[in-house]
Amino acid sequence: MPELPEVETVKEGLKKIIKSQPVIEKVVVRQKKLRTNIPTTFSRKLKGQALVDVSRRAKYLIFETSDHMFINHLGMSGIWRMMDHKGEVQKHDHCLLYLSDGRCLAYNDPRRFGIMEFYKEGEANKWLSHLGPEPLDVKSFNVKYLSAKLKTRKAPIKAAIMDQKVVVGVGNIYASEALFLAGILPTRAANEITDDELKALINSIRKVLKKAIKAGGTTLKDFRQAGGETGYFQNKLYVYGRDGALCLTCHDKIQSKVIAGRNTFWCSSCQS
DNA sequence: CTCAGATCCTGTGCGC
DNA sequence: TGCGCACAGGATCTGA
Repeated sequence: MPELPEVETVKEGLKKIIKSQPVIEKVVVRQKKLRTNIPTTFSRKLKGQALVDVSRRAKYLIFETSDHMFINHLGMSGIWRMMDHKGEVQKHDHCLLYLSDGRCLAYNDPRRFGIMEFYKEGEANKWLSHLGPEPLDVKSFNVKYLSAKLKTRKAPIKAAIMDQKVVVGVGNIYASEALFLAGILPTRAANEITDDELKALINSIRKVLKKAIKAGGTTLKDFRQAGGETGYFQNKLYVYGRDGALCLTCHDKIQSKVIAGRNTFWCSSCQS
């Protein structure tokens, strides 16, 4: 479900919700089996802690409390829902944080591909250690870096930009969209893309991610902001999910094909 | 190192 | 309406 713009949107929503730094009065773990188990100490350690801040790295949310930090990945179907203490617990609400201001944050994740684990700042972390640069960071994500990284990659460029070791945050929707904007066919070998094309690709990735953040993310089905709102970038997609429909730029027919296990969309006239 | 495919899960939508 | 199957915003692991 969530790529960088969606996680960024959730983070901003959560930041507003916890601005007063409420204390976590009670933690309820209803289903600990996610992609990895929620630690057995989760409730005990977080009880009584003030919820100080939420930040984002790649597609991970990082929660900071008085004495601890924990990370959360939304997997394919994770959402945070805000309710009050008397709000109805819903199916697939795996973890609930009851706050001192009368509100409650519920982590809901039907497919359970999400992650909820403690994190220690400065220590090597299984999930965060091997991540590539943030796409919006101009300093680390540039042509020089990317061409060196892709030099030995024969896999399709689309698969390469979805590899979180190459660059983080780009998932299946925005990979297709960015390649369309850059005019590059998703099937081309990553190591055969010229530096000029990589420059266009980098710019396109930034452009589409920024626009999607402004639009509050893309809601195809599940995605919700922390306040329950849908995103609306789905109305601005050029190619994703539009196979058989007409290209909005040239009116040629949008193509699709599975690349590296994921459905991929492009326009054969606009991309080469 | 690189890469394709299987894998973890539930829900939905489609064809029959 | 019901059933089975394919597929879905991710990312890791396996084996070639």
